[in-house]
Amino acid sequence: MADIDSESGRSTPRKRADARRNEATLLDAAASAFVASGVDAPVRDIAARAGVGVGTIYRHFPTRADLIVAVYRHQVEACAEAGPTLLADSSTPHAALAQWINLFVDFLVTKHGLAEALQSDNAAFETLHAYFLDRLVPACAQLLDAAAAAGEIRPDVTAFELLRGVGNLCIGAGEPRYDARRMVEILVAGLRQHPQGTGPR
Amino acid sequence: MADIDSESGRSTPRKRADARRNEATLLDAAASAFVASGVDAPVRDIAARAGVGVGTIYRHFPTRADLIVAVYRHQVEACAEAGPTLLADSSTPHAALAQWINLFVDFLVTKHGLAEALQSDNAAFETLHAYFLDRLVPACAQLLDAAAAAGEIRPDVTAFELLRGVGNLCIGAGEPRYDARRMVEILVAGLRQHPQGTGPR
DNA sequence: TGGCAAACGGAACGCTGTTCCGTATCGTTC
DNA sequence: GAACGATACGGAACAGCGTTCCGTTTGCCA
Repeated sequence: MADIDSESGRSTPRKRADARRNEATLLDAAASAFVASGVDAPVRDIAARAGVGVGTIYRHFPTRADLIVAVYRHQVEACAEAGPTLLADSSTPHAALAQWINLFVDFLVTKHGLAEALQSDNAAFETLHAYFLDRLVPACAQLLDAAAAAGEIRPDVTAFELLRGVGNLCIGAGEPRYDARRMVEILVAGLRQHPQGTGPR
Repeated sequence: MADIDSESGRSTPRKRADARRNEATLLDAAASAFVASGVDAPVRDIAARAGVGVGTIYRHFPTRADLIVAVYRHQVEACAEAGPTLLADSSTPHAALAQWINLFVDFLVTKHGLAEALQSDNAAFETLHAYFLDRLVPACAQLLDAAAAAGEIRPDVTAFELLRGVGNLCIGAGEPRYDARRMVEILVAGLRQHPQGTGPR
């Protein structure tokens, strides 16, 4: 853990030049392999694209999850950080929540196989799981809590559950007769609590 | 008449006794392997449980989907046939739809890995896909159409889409913090169209 | 320039699904 | 009941995957 250099680099003696070069090359290769074959692209393919041996991949990214996280880190961060902004700018918390979920869905839907990987119980994806939850659950929870506090949605759904449900609905997006976005829209609509009798005070 | 063979058996010259015995043994073995390791249980495991060679499995069930369909056929049929009954017995079409979906979810949730397999784009599962859709889409469509005709739900969702969405939400059921049944409940709630001029928006 | 730690490459291993063919068994016919 | 052809069986063999491991190369610093 915490051995990401290029930043503080305090006690870490800085990696060798070829190692840093290879890491960058691998990220590019992985990104293009993911686009071409999904996030399950064979390790050998990625290695070949990068012009390195498979051992080099495992040295830099011990599990596939590490590689996926590294490739998509920026986008996940952006999604997480969009939460507070949306909450501040939207007319209602529920609108902010819906917009934020749209961001998340747009991200997932364009990454072939990522939604599947996110729900996989394969041990290789544990880190992926952990990272996504770590970054996105708090963001989602903030929006969810705000909407619940405003009485707009039923209060018994956790951010974890909602993210997982949305992620699940994104599996198979891109197939002809299945519109993941609409399904998520319906799920979010189902969250609403219609004020009748016991309304927000 | 006097059709000893349980199959249609018209031009088919009836299989050898050992073949029929092995097929039954394999179904049992597969069923128990599926319970123990999910529907992805290794072919060799199933063969070992049945006490046969792997070749025998492939002769009887050319693809994994064929085996899965054979194991769960009865339950899928029961689910499909429950549709009209529920529609006749329930107070509203939407109630019938909700109950029917509950049946489907109960079925899926208790089959380790089945929901995942159903959404897999792996060619080996194409038959599985086809069978489930063939049996369940019409049943679902009947309920969906009735509810739509009654104005209870939004009319722009297809049975295919709904089934797929529900199936997706069942992925990962059984994990500690994710309640697939509740997510499906929310999705079904989101289907409702509230008769008061301005729907949820 | 010498030396060594870091990094590399890819052969090798284990676990999958899948195919293939020599062998065994069944059912029929004489 | 013996013989024979068709059917079915078993498991070795192959291919594709992830993962490990170690002999070799390379960058860095003294």
